Amino acid sequence: MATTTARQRREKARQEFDVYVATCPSRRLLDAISDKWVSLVIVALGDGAMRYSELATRLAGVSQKMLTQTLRGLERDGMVTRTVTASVPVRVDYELTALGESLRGQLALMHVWAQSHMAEVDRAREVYDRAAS
Amino acid sequence: MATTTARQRREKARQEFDVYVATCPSRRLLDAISDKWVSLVIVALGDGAMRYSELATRLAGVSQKMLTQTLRGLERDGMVTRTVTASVPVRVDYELTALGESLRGQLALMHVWAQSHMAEVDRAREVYDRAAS
DNA sequence: CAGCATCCTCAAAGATACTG
DNA sequence: CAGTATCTTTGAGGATGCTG
Repeated sequence: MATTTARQRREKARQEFDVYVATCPSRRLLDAISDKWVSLVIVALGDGAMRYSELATRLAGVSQKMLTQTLRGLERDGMVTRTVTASVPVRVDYELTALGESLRGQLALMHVWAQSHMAEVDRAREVYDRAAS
Repeated sequence: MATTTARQRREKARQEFDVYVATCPSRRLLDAISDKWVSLVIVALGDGAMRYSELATRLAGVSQKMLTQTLRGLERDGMVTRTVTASVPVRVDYELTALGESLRGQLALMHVWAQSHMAEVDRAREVYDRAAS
């Protein structure tokens, strides 16, 4: 036996690693904000509470499905509140919580870093791509 | 005529938005670090230069393809240097550049935020999930 | 040892149609 | 207005085999 040893060992390693990764708070933060629309919604809501339709307009190109999915996720994570006004037609407002505001601050920090370093990344890419030709 | 107006308008909006998103430095930073392995490689290399095989061991579960792809991307972006020692067998070392170290600092900031806020996210999720049942 | 080339799978994102 | 339900698509990521 021990035929699939190498493979099994790798699979086990992968599983253990996945567990580690799944519990690591940083990884979970990264997973949370790396969704295509999450950061955009957070930033948009930084200007204040907003209706579903307003968000859909500001995030031009987002599908209803993705917008709803993103908002549900953020609501679940305690980043936004969802307020339904039972008028006709219905009105739903979304607003950042304190936690959401905090995350927005974190995103702002990343923005600062990006502003001052992405140009250097561009330069590196140019050099790299030129050398490849 | 004007049959697909709504659709075309949406498509145009999406394109414009995509352009905006593609040029936004923050978005590009997010895209860069949200790759599954990028942050893990950066953190691992924080302990000093490392060989390809050492990285493969530390990042248990990463496939050769993804590790190579990730390293190439980081090299292209000027985050790591790749040094080939033409011995037999070959030896390849990877090391963070100053830019890479800077990014590592940024990741460390995110780590701090995650450490102090992810517990709150967990609580929010519990409440949300309980209400849903 | 450190990859590259190829094939394949599956999950996430989008399109579309319908509704309280 | 603010969604839900369903179907389809696409491409990132993994498995595998080969090589300088």
